[in-house]
Amino acid sequence: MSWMLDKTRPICPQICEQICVKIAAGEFKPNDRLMSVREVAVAAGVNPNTVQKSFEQLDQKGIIYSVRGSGWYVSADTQTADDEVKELIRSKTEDYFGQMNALGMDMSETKRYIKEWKEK
Amino acid sequence: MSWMLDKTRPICPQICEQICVKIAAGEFKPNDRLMSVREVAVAAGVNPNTVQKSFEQLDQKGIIYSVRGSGWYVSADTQTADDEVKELIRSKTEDYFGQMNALGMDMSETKRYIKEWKEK
DNA sequence: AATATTGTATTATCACAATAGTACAGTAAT
DNA sequence: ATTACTGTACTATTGTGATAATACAATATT
Repeated sequence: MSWMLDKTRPICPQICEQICVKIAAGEFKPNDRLMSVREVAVAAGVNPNTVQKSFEQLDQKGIIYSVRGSGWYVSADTQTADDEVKELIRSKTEDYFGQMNALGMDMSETKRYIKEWKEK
Repeated sequence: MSWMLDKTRPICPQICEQICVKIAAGEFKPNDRLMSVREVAVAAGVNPNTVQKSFEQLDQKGIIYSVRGSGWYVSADTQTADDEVKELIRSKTEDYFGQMNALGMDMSETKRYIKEWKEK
C-alpha cells in the first residue's frame, strides 16, 4: 500500500481516508486483513500511536474491526466506507468553493477556473 | 469589514488572505489606513496577538506598512497583494485536485463533478 | 511449551497555533 | 500637557496533533 501523506495536514484523518478509499474501491475486500499497526507505522513513516488512533476511529464507525493478538480486518459491510468517501468528496468540494469565495471568486468564476485548469 | 473566519483552519493566514483580497479588489486603496490591531481583534473575535502576527507577515511581504503610534497602511504598490491572491487561488486549486486524487478521483472526474456542483 | 507478533493501554514529551495579560513607546486629539 | 489610541514586545498558558517509550494481554507460529 502506498502511503502518500500530505505533511501539511493532520496524519490521522488521512490514514482513515486512504483506508476508506481502498475499501470503497474494492481493493480491500470484506474480512481482508489490514497491515498491522506497527507495519503501517513503518510503511507510512509515522508513529504507531497515530495509526492506532486512526484504526480506532474507523472501528468506531464500523468500517474495520480488530481481533486482539491477530490483527485488523475489513468489516463485512462496506457501505459505510463508500458513504464516507462520498461525503469526503462532497465536503472537500464544499470547502473548496468556500475558500474560493473568500478569495473573491464566486461559483461560476470558480467553475470556469477549474474548467481551464491544467496541471504542469 | 466582514470577518468570516473558518474555525477549522489557522486564523493567522486567513486574516492575511482576506486583507490581500480587499487590496486586490481595490476595496482597500494605497495608503488607506487599516483598522487597528485591537479593532480587528474585537471585530473578528480573535486575539490581538494573532492579528499583530498577521500584519507583521503582510508587512514582511511589503503589502502593508506600519507607523508606530498611528496605524497600519496599505502599501503604495498593490502588485504583491494581487500576486498573493492569484497564487492562493492556484495553490488551493492544486491542493483540491490533489485531495480529490487521494480520494480516487482523477482530474477529468473531478472536473465533471465540479461542473455539476450545486450548493444547497 | 516457547517465541514472535499482534492489539491495547499508559505516561511523558514536543511542536504549533492561539489565547491571555501586561507593559512600554510613539502618535494624535483635546 | 494631558489623554486616548496606536504599534510593539514579552512571558505564560491552553489545546491539539504527533511523537516516544514502555508494558501487558491475546493470538499465531514454531
